[in-house]
Amino acid sequence: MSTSEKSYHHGDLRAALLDAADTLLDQGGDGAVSLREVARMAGVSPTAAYRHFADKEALLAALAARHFAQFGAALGGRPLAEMGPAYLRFALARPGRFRLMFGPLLQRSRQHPALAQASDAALAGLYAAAPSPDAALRAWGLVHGLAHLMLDGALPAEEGLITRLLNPPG
Amino acid sequence: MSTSEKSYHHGDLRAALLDAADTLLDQGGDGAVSLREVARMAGVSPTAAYRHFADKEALLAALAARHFAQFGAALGGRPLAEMGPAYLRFALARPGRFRLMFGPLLQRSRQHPALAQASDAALAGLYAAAPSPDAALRAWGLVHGLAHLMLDGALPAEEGLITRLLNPPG
DNA sequence: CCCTTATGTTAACAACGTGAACATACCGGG
DNA sequence: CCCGGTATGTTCACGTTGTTAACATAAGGG
Repeated sequence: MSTSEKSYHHGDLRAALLDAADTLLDQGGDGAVSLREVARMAGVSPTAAYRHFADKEALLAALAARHFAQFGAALGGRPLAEMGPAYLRFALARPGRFRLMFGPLLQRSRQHPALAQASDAALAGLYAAAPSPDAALRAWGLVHGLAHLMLDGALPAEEGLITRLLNPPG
Repeated sequence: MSTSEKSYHHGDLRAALLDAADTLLDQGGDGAVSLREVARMAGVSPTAAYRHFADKEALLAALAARHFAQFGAALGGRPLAEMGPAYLRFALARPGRFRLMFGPLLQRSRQHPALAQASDAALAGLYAAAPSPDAALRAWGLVHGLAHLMLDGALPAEEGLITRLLNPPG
C-alpha cells in the first residue's frame, strides 16, 4: 500500500496538481504559477493537467474555491470585532491566496460554479455577523482596502496600525 | 513640418510607446500590455523599446507615474467629501490604470524613483484634506477596498450603492 | 477476454520577454 | 565640409509559456 507506486496513471493527479499550484502560489505569488511548472512538480508531462482542468484558469478557480471553503470555516461564527483583524492577517500572511481569491478571477466566477458557490458561502458569514447589510459592506470595504494597500506597499503592514485603524475612537 | 516624417528614427518613440501601452491598458487591462504589441502599435521592431526603457516593468512604471501626476492634479485641493466618490469613480471608469497604479508595481516603486515621487505627490493631497492621519487612512482604505470589490465583481458597481456607503447616517 | 473509456505522453505552434550583434541616422569637432 | 562617435532602431536568437492534436497505455465492465 505504498503511496508512491510508479504506474502510468498517477493515482490522484488532480489533487497533486492543486497542491503544487498552491505551493507556487504561496511562494511566488499569482504570477509564479505556471501550468508547466505545476506539472513538473507533480512529475508529469506539461499537458497532463488538461485531463483534469479545462485550462489554467479552471485550475486556479478550483484552487480558489478550496481556499474559500477553508477561509469561510476559519472566519464563520465569530463576533464582528474579530473578523476584521482576522481578515487582514490572513491577507498579509498569505498574499498569493488572498490575491487569487479576491482578484480578477472572481469576476469570472460565473464560468466556475464551484468558485461562485464557495465564495458565496464564505461571505455569508460576514453578512450574518454585521448589524446591517450596509455596515457589513463598509467593514468589508475597509479591511479589504487596507489589505490591498498594505500588500502593495502603500501602507506599512504593522500590527499596531491595524488595531488602531480598526478600533475608531467612540 | 509634417508630424509623420518617415525616417529611420522615430522622433519621439518614448512617448509613442507610452501612448500605445496606455491604449492597451485601457482596453484590455493590465495583462493585455505586451512589449511586442506596444512596439507593433508604434510601428517599430519588437526590441526597440529597450532603447528607452530598461525592461517592461520600467515602461509600466513610467506609465503609472504619468497617471499619478494626472490623478493627483484631478483630486488635489478638493474637500474630503468629494474625494471619496471621485476616487471610486476613477477606479471604475479606468480599471486598468487603477490596477496598474495601485497594484504590485507600487511595491517596487523604490526601483523606479519617478513612480515613487509621483505617487507620493498624488497621495499628499489626501492627507492634507483629512482631519487626522488616521481618518485619512480609514477613508482611503474604505474607498480603495470598495473600488477593488466592485472591480472584481464582489459588489455591484452601482452609483446608488457608492453614495449610500460613503455617506454614513449621522 | 476484449473493447470502451479514462488518463497520460509526445510533438508542435504561436506569443512572449529579453539579450547580442549589427545597421543606420544624427551631431559636434577637426 | 567631412568624419567619427553616439544614439537609436533592426535582425536573429533563445528559453519560457499556454494550448491543441495525435498517439499510447492502463483500467474496468460486458
